[in-house]
Amino acid sequence: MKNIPSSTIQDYLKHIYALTERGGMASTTDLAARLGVAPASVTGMIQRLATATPPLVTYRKHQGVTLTPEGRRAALEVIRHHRLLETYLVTMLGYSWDTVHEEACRLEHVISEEFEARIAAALDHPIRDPHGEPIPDESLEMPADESLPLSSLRPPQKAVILRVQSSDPALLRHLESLGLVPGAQVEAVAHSPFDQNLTIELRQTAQVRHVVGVAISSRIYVLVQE
Amino acid sequence: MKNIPSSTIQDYLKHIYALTERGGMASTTDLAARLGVAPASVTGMIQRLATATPPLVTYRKHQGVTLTPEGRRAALEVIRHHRLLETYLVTMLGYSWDTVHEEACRLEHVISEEFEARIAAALDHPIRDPHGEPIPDESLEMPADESLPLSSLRPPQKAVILRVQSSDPALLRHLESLGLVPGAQVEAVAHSPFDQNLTIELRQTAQVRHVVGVAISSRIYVLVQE
DNA sequence: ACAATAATTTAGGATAACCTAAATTTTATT
DNA sequence: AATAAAATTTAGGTTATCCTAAATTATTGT
Repeated sequence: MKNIPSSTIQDYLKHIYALTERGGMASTTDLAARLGVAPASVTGMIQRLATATPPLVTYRKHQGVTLTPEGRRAALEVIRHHRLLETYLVTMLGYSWDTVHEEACRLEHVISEEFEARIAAALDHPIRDPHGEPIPDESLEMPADESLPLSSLRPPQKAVILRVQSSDPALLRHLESLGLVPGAQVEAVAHSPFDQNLTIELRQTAQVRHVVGVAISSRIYVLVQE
Repeated sequence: MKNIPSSTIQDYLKHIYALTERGGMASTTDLAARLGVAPASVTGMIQRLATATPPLVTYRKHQGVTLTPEGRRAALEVIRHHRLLETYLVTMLGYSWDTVHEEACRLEHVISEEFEARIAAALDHPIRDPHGEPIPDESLEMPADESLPLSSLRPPQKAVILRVQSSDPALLRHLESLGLVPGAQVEAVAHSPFDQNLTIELRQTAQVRHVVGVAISSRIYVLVQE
């Protein structure tokens, strides 16, 4: 019953989860791009996952894939490992938030349930990782997340940054230098309907303004206030 | 130049190091037994390692293998990972000494040099792991070890246990229950030349005596006193 | 309805790491 | 020198994972 999926399969499931998190199906091309393999390889793997026992994905040709309950469980297990590890690396070992992803990606596949439990306890059972991503609890229940993309914020709305969805070290360092990190308070002061640029003003840090494009604003999730 | 060897190769090198640590060569059968594979598989792998660029082992048919300087470096790198990890798991995460081996065996192949450096620093650069095994330093220099097997102790010699060479959880738990752990002071009080049984008396712990066979005494290394 | 895009199939390969059984060769023992 | 033990070779096979190019099919947008 409890076959442990290979690291590669775990990666597939992780990415399918990310692509279907807010509903819908994951497409072959999107998956191929994320995984850095050819679309044909994705089709092949998806067919294996769909015909495995138990099936880990639901697959309809040309429609894309979603996770079955079993696939979802396996995905959440890896995601929990990954996010706990990132949190541990930053909190206990002094890593910076832009360097943890790679390390966590390698460790997530090999740590035991005991290791998971011990670092969770050492961190006092955190519910968000250093990027603000929610961490599923021991029974793989994902904490509620009401956040919306910053790109949907319009003047004069105010919001708090909840999560930053990126594993690119360069982007993360850039965001940090701008002060766009979880917890930061922002207010939309202008929006350009042509290029979708959004001008935001940071609270706290003495009225700093930034103009951000969709490449950035769509990766930052915020909690709109009042 | 710096091809990172696969996990399997790292395991081979680790075991060749252990078998040749005190001189001599490692035999195909011994390696096969340690690795849990068929002798034919070992022959095949050894030939690959010997003809790799750079060669990782020196191999003469029917004579066995030793490590080349490059192979030794690679072996010590994994061993440093393994022993630092064991130390970290016990000291920082509350693992018991009999459960760390398995976890360290999986992690040792995937941690980065940064991770290695950070846990080494967090532990204040330890030179022995929880079993007393020496940990190579950052430049892979192995600390000197003057220890001798407990099996060579004869009445009325006294000694301190330095290292316990075993990864078997059951044996480790047994030794712990007997008080035969690194730091314990022992005195040989009798030796049977027929079955090689050794009777030892533990200091400190109020005169406890144990009779140990070679299976145990050859795995415990001590520093003989006066 | 048609073209463009996306997805799939087909067919062939590659790599790393193992396995087996049987035959052979080398080395060590008596 | 003969035998036993250890090691090697040979000749097959497996599994998991990935790749390519070319042809085909399905879906979507206009």
